[in-house]
Amino acid sequence: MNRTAVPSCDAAKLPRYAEIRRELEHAILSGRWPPGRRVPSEHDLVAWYGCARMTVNKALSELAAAGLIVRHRRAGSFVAVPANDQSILEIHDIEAEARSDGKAYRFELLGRALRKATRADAARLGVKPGAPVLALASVHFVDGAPFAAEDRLINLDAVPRARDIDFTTRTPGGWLLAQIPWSRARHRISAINADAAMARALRIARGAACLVVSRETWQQEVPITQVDLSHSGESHHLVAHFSPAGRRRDGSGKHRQP
Amino acid sequence: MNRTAVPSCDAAKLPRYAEIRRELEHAILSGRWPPGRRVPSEHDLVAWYGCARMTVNKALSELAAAGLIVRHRRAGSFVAVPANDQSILEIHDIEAEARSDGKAYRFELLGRALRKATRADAARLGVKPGAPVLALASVHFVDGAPFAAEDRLINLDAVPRARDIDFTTRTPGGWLLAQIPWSRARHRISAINADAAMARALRIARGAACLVVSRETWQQEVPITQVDLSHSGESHHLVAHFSPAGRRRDGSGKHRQP
DNA sequence: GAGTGGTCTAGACCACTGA
DNA sequence: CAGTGGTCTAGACCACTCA
Repeated sequence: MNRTAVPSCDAAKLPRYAEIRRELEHAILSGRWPPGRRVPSEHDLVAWYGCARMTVNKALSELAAAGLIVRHRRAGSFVAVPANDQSILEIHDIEAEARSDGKAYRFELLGRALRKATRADAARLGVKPGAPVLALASVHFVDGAPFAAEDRLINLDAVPRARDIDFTTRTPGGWLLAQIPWSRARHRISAINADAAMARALRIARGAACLVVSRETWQQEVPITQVDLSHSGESHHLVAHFSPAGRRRDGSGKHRQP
Repeated sequence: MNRTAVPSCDAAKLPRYAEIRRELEHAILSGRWPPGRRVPSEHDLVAWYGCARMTVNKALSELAAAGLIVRHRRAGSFVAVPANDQSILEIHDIEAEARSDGKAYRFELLGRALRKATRADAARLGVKPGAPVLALASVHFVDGAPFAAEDRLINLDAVPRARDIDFTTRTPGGWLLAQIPWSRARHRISAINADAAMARALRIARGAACLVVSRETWQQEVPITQVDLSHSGESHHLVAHFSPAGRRRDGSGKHRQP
């Protein structure tokens, strides 16, 4: 009926279902609908948008496929609790993995600095030099042994509350994850030889191979945090499963047909 | 109408669209429908399966989302050409990346062995000891400098043609990719200190940190190949982009709602 | 022009499960 | 029981593009 209805905001050429998906997505990623919050039922959305149920179903199905919501018959749809950060890549999630294996987990904050972003900070985090950042250095221990060294920057313009959090009791990663739903992350994985400081922190030999996972996280194009996690190479590896083509990524639309 | 129609083979409880998707998927992954081959139109499939167009549309849409087919109005649907192996993880694809950067690429086969799988081979590749395997060792050069050392096993029961291929002119990865559409891959990423042989192959110092990407590839649960790619740590890193939850993976259905 | 996919409709039945 | 999502139907109009 309302083919020409005004689409609430941006006059897009999006199909109806994509428009609906975008609006819900925004409500979720902006934090307006927190994890666990109930999403309106298909029936409600049909009434709200004035379209057929299959249309809202397609929008909701895509959100479910993207992992933003979970759906259950009779119970309804709910904003998903953010997946555990590292498990996305099926990277060993330090704390959760350790605890689920019945191992002891401990976290030690080595340093905390509140500062205006240096040029190096700005490059790492993707903010402008001078922007307020929180720098944290810490070590994760599993069963008493150092497991990973963490070096993190947090964009305080995006997460001002972080300024007042006591990160000696909560891991920055865990806190951020619970606070900020992220919409995009980039991992860079590399190998380095441990320098003196890292060797000391991880209690390994100088020069031992370390696996470094650098992660930048964004919420709607705003940088949230950047973290370097360095693991002793011999005690750690990352695992990832894939199917052909996976998700289409931004710059990789390489489809062709003859 | 034919709610009870016989589903061609396995008496599954799958919904109709999933059944259709599975059949098409099998035709593609088995190689029966080679890349570029035209997929029957929605109209044809509606006639064939005797269901509504939306149902086959859902099956085809999922295949397109999974990257197995590409679809174009008027032109029809086609089996996708297999995506470039490594670009899946946005790993630097050695040859393609080098060439697209205008750099020289060269490949050198160091060793080739046809043998019955040893116990170690069997564990690496996931076949039974004694199964025929082809072992290949090689080095990839970019701009004249060694870029990665490759150590590969190929399951000859799955890819008998590999026995007769001259891998001094074609890279095993490139050949396999063109031959065998894969349905699943697992990457293991770790860091090691270069041993003497690797230091020699990559022309780096003994003990230098190396990034090792181990990849196992399956076609419908049949192991195809296993490869260890070792890169000099300082010259290489992997990059991966993610959105929340990404694709649901086999063992990671950790969704919960309150 | 005609065939294709992209989207949408206005219904329908069913399975599941919380109240 | 009643509400929810999962699936399906039998149509429809449109945009695109090849012949």
